[in-house]
Order: sequence, then structure tokens, then C-alpha cells
Amino acid sequence: MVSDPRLVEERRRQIILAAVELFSEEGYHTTTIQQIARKAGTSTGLIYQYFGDKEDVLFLTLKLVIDSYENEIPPHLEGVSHPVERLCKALAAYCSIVDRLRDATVLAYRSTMSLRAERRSLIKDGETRTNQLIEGCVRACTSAGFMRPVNEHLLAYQYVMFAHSWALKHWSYRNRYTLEEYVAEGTQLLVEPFLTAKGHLVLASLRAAEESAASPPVC
Amino acid sequence: MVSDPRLVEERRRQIILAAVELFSEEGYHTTTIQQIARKAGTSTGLIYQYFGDKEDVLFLTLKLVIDSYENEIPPHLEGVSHPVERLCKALAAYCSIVDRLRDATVLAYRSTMSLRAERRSLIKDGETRTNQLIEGCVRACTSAGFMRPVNEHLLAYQYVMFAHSWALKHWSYRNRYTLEEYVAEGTQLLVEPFLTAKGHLVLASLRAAEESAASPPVC
Amino acid sequence: MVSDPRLVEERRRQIILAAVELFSEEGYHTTTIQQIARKAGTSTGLIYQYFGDKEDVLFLTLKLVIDSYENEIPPHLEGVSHPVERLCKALAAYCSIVDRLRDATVLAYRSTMSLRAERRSLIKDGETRTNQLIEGCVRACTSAGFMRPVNEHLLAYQYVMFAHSWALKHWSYRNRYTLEEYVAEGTQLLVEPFLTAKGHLVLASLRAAEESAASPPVC
Amino acid sequence: MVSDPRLVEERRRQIILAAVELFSEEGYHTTTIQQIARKAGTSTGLIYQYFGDKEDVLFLTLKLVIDSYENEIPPHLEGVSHPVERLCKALAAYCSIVDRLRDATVLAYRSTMSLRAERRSLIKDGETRTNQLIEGCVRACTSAGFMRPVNEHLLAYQYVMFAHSWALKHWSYRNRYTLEEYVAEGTQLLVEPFLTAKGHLVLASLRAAEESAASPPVC
DNA sequence: AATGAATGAGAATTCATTCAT
DNA sequence: CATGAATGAATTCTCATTCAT
Repeated sequence: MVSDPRLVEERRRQIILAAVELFSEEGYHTTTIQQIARKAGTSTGLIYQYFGDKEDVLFLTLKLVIDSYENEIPPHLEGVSHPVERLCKALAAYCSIVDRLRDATVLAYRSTMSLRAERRSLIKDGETRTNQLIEGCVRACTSAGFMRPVNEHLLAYQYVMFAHSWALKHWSYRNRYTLEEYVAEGTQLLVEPFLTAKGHLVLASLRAAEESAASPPVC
Repeated sequence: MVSDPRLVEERRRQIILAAVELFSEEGYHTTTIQQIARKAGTSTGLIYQYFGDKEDVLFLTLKLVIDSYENEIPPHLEGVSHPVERLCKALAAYCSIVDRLRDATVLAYRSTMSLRAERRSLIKDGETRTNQLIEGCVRACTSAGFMRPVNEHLLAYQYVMFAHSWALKHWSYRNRYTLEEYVAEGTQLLVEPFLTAKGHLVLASLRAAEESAASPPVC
Repeated sequence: MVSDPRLVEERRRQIILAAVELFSEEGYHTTTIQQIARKAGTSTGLIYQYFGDKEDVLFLTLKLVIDSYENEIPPHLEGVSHPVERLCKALAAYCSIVDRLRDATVLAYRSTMSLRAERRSLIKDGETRTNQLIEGCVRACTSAGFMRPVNEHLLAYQYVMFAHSWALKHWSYRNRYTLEEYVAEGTQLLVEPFLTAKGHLVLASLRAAEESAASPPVC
Repeated sequence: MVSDPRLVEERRRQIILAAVELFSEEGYHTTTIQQIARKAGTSTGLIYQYFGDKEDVLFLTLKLVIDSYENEIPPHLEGVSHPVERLCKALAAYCSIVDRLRDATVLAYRSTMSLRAERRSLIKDGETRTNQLIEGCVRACTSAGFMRPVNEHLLAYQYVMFAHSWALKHWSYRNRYTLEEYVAEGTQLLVEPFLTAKGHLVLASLRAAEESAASPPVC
């Protein structure tokens, strides 16, 4: 309906940002288009020039979230070459992204089913690609002998669920762990046990490095 | 509004059974009271003699699900005394209950937020109690030296999420695992690594027993 | 539907008493049959064995009120022979009956229109008969030369509205007048001005009598 | 919900006009929003953009009536300086306004109780202000010696009820009096008796003036 | 392109009335 | 006769969507 692609981009972004917030707080069904318009600083009519219908807004909102996972993990791995380090970094990155998008992550669990099947699939595809990213990290560890042989697919899923749980069970976790503690404990539970002797050495040196980076050198 | 407690019990049950199904399939907001009435084989008005409002139906529906976890795991542990066996059985039981209530489990994730805060808390309380059940199983293992020291709380949560994931990610898992495989692989990933030597022996003998129980004796 | 006339009488009475109270407090439309049943200490079904429908309950409720006026004024006039005294007593009686049925009087103004025309007429007939009672008192005064010629019909209506207003404008009058003051002031405004010299003498002696009746004799 | 104040004004007026008519004919509870919308020539949804709820429509409808009394009497007194004439004119004006708003006046008596207490008060305030207007007219007469001392407050209320009764008892009055006769008789009953000799002269000359104005001069 | 007033289908909820027990 | 559970039509109110300006 609107031709200028730059404008389309901008308006959609503006509207989706409002929608993420509202959907996250109030839920998809209880949020009205008029609320979104108000928060986005536009008119209700305008939304229908950039989206087909309300479900369309939800779809792009969820897409934004799911794409965030997929797009934001790799930058965290840039320049990191060691498989064990990459895996740990990936897990930490996933958790921190979820932390930033906590409400939106919960929203994804709540509202994906409100999409019609075809679009639900697209969301699932995005999630699957992120899973494969993680699974690749696991596989790199096992292939190189840093991890003993495991069901890489299922282990990768544990990482994913571990990250998602930070949002899903935040009502419980918040009383027990900071994000950093959560990631550290998770590494202990879900990474360490599968490391080989070789792998343990790497993790130990990583922790030493982190330690010295965190606390300024003594001498 | 209706006095006979037996009738209240029966009608509520009848209505909730219809509601679980519909809410699970269509979602809370998209299911209408009329649909529930039709499926339950009653009139719309009747529902309001047994529930305050639609949210009330949702609450009791979710309560039913959450209580199922809490109530149905213990019977599976009856007569099982060894801590490692109890833990494994608890995990398997949780997964199989989730399997039976797969749609309802997803519903709980989708719709708990549609409850007003006070009731949401009651649902969370139920979940917490189930978690503690699991955590108790873990603690029994570590205390008795069958498991090395771990963060019992967080490990218990991994079990819980592992069970829930069977429902939440069934769209993905169904293509890879049967329920039995899922439980077996989960045990390998989330129980075995934490067992001490003593613990490993127990697990091994359990598996042997299961093996011989499953396949009829050869000779 | 029920044959025993004594029972019909009793049950109707029981139900109407509950209805007067509820209709008066909450209004006709906002009161439910179930509320009436509860207050009357019966079941909802029972009401339909003694009344055709809800409107029927209203009709008999209003009839009770309107009949009260008609039936309770005459006893107050019994043994009172002087026309002026009869008129004053009638006015005072009407006001005191309205005072007792204050809410019900307001109800009559609110809800008569909710009756179907035919029954509304019956209510109006009852009111008209009461009006004629009052008009008769006025006419007795004018005929006997205690009052100068007036529009008896309209003056009678002033008395009626004066009595009704005690209920209708009680929200305002309560802050200014007691019932006794109200009646006394009303007599001054709506009776005295029309009295002839002869009539004034009567009223004066009445007041003197009342005075001495009210305050115990001095000597 | 709608921003343009001119439009709000116009739409509210349009809707209230429909509501007055329907509420007056059918009563508040029996009139549906759909009916109002149809008669107002709008959609049901629209009504909720200009009114909070149905009670809101009733409130503004009654407010319109009550304000009419307050606002329309003074214009009738403009340029009229003599206290007795002002009082008579006020009474006549009140009656003629009630005559025009006959159904709406009855509506006010029927439905004010359907408002929540806070708004009921606002309606009563409006009525009280009108009463004070009338009371002021009475007081001007007594102060200037055109009327003998009376309970001005209560007398003013008689005037008010006299005017209201034209609507409330129209079912009876219509068979006896035209509006003009009603006002003339009312003046005889409720004004004349309280006039002093001075006052009577004024009233007589007023009537003479009216007479000659009404019937064209003979010669 | 943008606006926001208007629409009307749809949903929750209520309650007079019925009827099996 | 009495009960009270069951019914379902009717009503208020909401909100996604449209469209004239």
C-alpha cells in the first residue's frame, strides 16, 4: 500500500517496537491496535497501511525476537576460535540476549500459537536455525575431542531451554541467581560434565583468564 | 450458586474437561464460552453457575494440570526406595505425565499470564511444590553419596524443564525421539554425569533389570 | 396452579413483602426473582406458582402500597366528625402512611410505568379513589362553610402531592423538617388560607386541644 | 475518545435526543443501546465513543432535563421586575417547560435512582438550584410586603411540585385542565392566598393587562 | 501518506422462566 | 406442593478493520 521501501522499513520498526512492549506486558489478545497506535505515536489507520492485520503485527514482532537470537549470538563468537570457549560464549550470549528480551521471550512462548500454521512454521524455522548454531558449537567440541561423545542435538536443546528458562522461570530464578551466577552454574551443570580432560584444561584456563580480567591484576 | 457439592464437583469436572481440550487447541482467548458449553454438553448459562467468570474456568483448568504433576509423580515412586532409582523414576514419570497432558502443558505456558496476579501465584506455587519434589530426589542422591555435590536446585529445574520441553518442543522432538528414547537420552545427559561410582553401579543394575523385564527372558 | 386459597394468600403475602423491600431498595429491573425468593425464604420455582410472571409480582406489590393509602386513611378519621378536623387528620394520616411506606411510595413513582397499560390503570384507579377520599374531605369543608369556595379537585391534589412529596423529596426535607413539622407547616400553607372565619375558629380550638393533649396540664 | 469538541457536542446531542425519547417511552432498562443507535442514526459502537456506558447516557439525558428547568425559567423573567409578576411568571414558565418535557420529567422521577449515588447527587443539585430560583421569587414577594410571611422554602416546593405534577399526574389532569387553566387555577390556590392587599392589587392589574392583551381591544 | 471517526460482528454475562425430581 | 438446577434469549460493551477527508 505504501511504496517507499525506506518508509516501510521505518514505520514497521516504529510500530513493532510499540507492539513488542505492549504484547509483552499485556499479551497479544488483550492489546488493542489502538493502544499500539498510541504508543507508536501514529494513527490506527496507519498500521493497516504497513501490516495486513493484527496477526501480521504479531508475526513480525515474534520474528524480531527470534531473529535477535539468531543474529546476535554470532557477533559474540567473532574472533573466538577455541570450540570450548565458543560453546561457553554462545551459552552466555544466548542467556544475555534472553535477559534483554525477557518479556519478549515469554511472549514468544505465549503467542506463537496465535499465528496461523504457515507463519508459526517460519518462527519455528528461526528457532531451529538458532538451535543448529548451538548444536554446531557442541559438535565442534566433540569432534575435536574436547567433549566426550554425546547426543549433540539434545544437549544443544538443553542449552537453548536453559537460556529460555531464564525468561520463563525468571519469577523463580530472580530470587536465587544473578544472570552471571546463572550462566556460571549452567556451565557447570551442562558443559563441564561432558568435557574430556583436554576440555577441562581449556575451561580452567578460560576461567583463569576471566578472573584476571575481572579483578585488576594485583602486582 | 449451586449447593450440592457432589454436583458441583461433577459439573466442574465436565466443564473443565471440555475447556482443557478447547483452550489447548484454540487458545484461551479464542475459545468462547459457547464452545465450551457445546462441547461439555450444557448451556452457556450453566457454566456461570459453577464458575465466576471465564478466567475462573481457565484457573481451574490450569490448576488441574499443575496439580496433576504434583499428584501423579508420587504414586510412581511408591515402593521405590533407592535414591537413584527414585530420581530416574521421577524424571520418567514427569515426562510421561507431560506426554499425556501435552497440549495442556503448552496451554499452561501460554495462558498463565491471562490470570490475575493472585491466581497466577497459586499456579506458580503448585509448580514450585512439584519442583521441590524433584529437588528432594536430587538431594537424596547427593546426601547418600550417589551423586557428587551439585546445585540441587538448578539441576532439579533442568529436570523440570526437560519434562516440560517434551511438550513445548514436541513439534521438533516428535521427529527424533519416542517418549522412551527421550527419557533414556535425558537420563544420560542429566543424571549419569553427576553420579558417583557408587551411583553408576546402581544405574547399571537398574538398566539391566529393565532390560530383562522388557524383553522376555531368553531361556 | 395452587388450589388452597388460604395458602395462596399467605405465600403471596410472604413473597410481596420481600419484593417491596427489594424493589424499593434496588429498583424493579435490578431486583431478580432469585433475590426475592431468597429474601422470602422460598425457592425461585415457587414464585411462579403464585404469580404469573415478574410483572405480576410488581403489580401486586404496587397494589399493596396504593391500597394502603386507601385503606389506612379512613381508620384515622373514625369518630372524627368535624369537617375541618377530618381534613386535617386525613392530611396528617396520609403523610404518616407515606412516611411508613417511604421507599415503597418512591417505588410506585418509579415503576408503575413498567406495568402493562391495563394494570397501570388499576393502580391509577386506586390512587384516584384515595384522591376522592381527600376531595370529599375538602368538599365537606366548603359545603359547610368552613372553607371558602375553591377548586376542590385541584386542592385535594395538592394534599396528595404534599403527602407523596414527603417521600419523593425526602432527600431534601429530611434536613429541614420532622414529619410533625412537615404536617404542621403543610396545614398552614394548604389548609388555613382557605378557611373561613368559622373554619379558623375550629382549627384554633383543635390546636389548643392538641396542645393540651401533648403537654400535660400545668396545674 | 474522540478529540474534536465540536463533534463531541454534536454527537452527544444527537444521541441524547434519541435517548430522551426512548427512555421516556419505554423506560431506561427496557431501552437497548441498539435502539438508541438506530433512532440516533448511528452504530452501537459509536455511542461508546461518546459515552462511557449506558448509565452515562442516562445521566446526560437527565442532566439535560434538569438543566432545562434551571436555564429556561430565567429568560421568562427577563425584563419582568415586579416581584409578584416574577413569581407568577416563574410558576407559569416552570409549568410550560414541564409541559414541553412532560415525558422527560416523568423519566427523571422514574430513573434518577438508576444512577450511581455520585451522579444522583449532581441531578439533585440541579433540582435544588431551580428550587432556590423559585424560593428567591417567593422571598422577593414577602420581603417587599406583597406576600404575608410564610415558610418560603416549603411554599417554593409546592410550586415545584405543582409544576412537576403537571407531568406526573397528566393522566388525570389532561381530562380536566388545559395547561393554561392549570396554571391559572394553581395561581389561585398557591399564590393568591398569600398575597397582602398590596399584592392583590398587583395581581389584579396583571390579569387585566393579560386580558386586554389576549382579547383584542373592543372599540 | 496520514488521520481518526465510524462500523458492526462477536463475546461475556445475566436472569426470567421451566420442569424433572 | 416445593425445589433449584438448567436453559438460552437478550443485552452490554469491545475492538479489528474500513474509508472519507
